Amino acid sequence: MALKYSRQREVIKEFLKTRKDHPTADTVYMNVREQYPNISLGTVYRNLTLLADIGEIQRLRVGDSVDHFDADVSPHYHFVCTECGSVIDLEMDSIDNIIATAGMNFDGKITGHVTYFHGYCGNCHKRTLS
Amino acid sequence: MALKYSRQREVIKEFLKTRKDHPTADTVYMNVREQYPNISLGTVYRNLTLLADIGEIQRLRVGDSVDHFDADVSPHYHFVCTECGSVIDLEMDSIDNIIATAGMNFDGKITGHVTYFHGYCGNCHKRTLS
DNA sequence: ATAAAATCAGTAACAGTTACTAATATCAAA
DNA sequence: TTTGATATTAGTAACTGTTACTGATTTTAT
Repeated sequence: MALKYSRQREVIKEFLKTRKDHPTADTVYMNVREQYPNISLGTVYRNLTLLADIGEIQRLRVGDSVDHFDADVSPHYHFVCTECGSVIDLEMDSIDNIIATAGMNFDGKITGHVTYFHGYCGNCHKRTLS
Repeated sequence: MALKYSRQREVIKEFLKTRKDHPTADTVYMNVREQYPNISLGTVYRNLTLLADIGEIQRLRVGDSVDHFDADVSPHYHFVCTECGSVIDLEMDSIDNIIATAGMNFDGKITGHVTYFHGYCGNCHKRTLS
């Protein structure tokens, strides 16, 4: 199962790099199709999964029952707007120390955590004030 | 849309109270069916959603693409075992202060966060050591 | 060039969940 | 205590996001 080059995989990865809004598989499909009209949705799913497995992209699960994908694999946190559903990068200090807090009274081994924040994004916040 | 009593809803809620392992809708269905043989899976889903909406139970999304449900609506955190998939309550201090950390450089309004931890549960940890 | 194997497009299947329907249960008011 | 409006139900069909299967096509080492 050595990896072979695939134009489709490359296009998918390149597209993801141009986006900071963490698109879903379907969004990737619709956009990539403009450059590559007869790509298959299955190919998009397969390659997103593969890329995530080898660590070149990140799969995001933010509770809306759709997977989002992120070309930025550096550790960072996300915000999800409860109004418009947009997923936004947060610039914040690491909170990895919460793992220690969580492990205090736990008899297993905690290796990581998933955290995302929610509320009103900048736009929706402004809108609800007016 | 005033709420009317429903035996089925009551049974579902009571069953959930007896469990600390955060069962899925399907698990609820299979168990409740023993006391209430011809309850419908749709009824289970509808009532779990309703109970969650009115705040009597909690819907848990821990990244395994299946919803879990918890009769304990007090704020607390969960651990998910990457080996066996079990979902376990954590006894730990509040980490709500991370909201302030997250809001430092954010122009919207953060109202809450979702956090769960993962790793090896007590049993699986022991097993991997031997 | 060849050939083994990874990848593909297209499509069917799958899992979890939600929506629809006609029948039934609840419950306030007569 | 009947009535009647309406919430709820069982059963099932439909929907959504995702994965698996197929035979055809690409890639790539030899």
